[in-house]
Amino acid sequence: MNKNDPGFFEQVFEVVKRIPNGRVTTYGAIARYLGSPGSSRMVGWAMNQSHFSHEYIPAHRVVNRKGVLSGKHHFDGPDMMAELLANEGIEVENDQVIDFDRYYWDPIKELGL
DNA sequence: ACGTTGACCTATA
DNA sequence: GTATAGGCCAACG
Repeated sequence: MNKNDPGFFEQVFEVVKRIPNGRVTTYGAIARYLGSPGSSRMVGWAMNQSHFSHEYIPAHRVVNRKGVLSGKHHFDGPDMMAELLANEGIEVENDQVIDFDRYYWDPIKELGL
């Protein structure tokens, strides 16, 4: 219960910060990596707090299972998320990642358990 | 301590 | 294939 107490948020931040450039992952994948496959929604909440975090959290690299930029509206601008992804070479159209399967980065598969 | 919320996911119709 | 409903768990007010 010290100040280093790693809550769900901290764990999510650690994983999100580990996402390579030009790659994207899903909330469920992160939740599953943390051992809570049903806490996919909590990951989204953690992203919400990411704006308050002093660390850089590439939340734009986190999308839903369909590859849709579900949280684009939470960014500074309406299309800020798409711009950031496009800046990393990820093709985004109609608020959806093209070839999402190609850019998909699974923490469990990459980082392992 | 309780009720609501939330950037989701899966299942069923 | 699209639409709707339910579940899920942790943080917030």
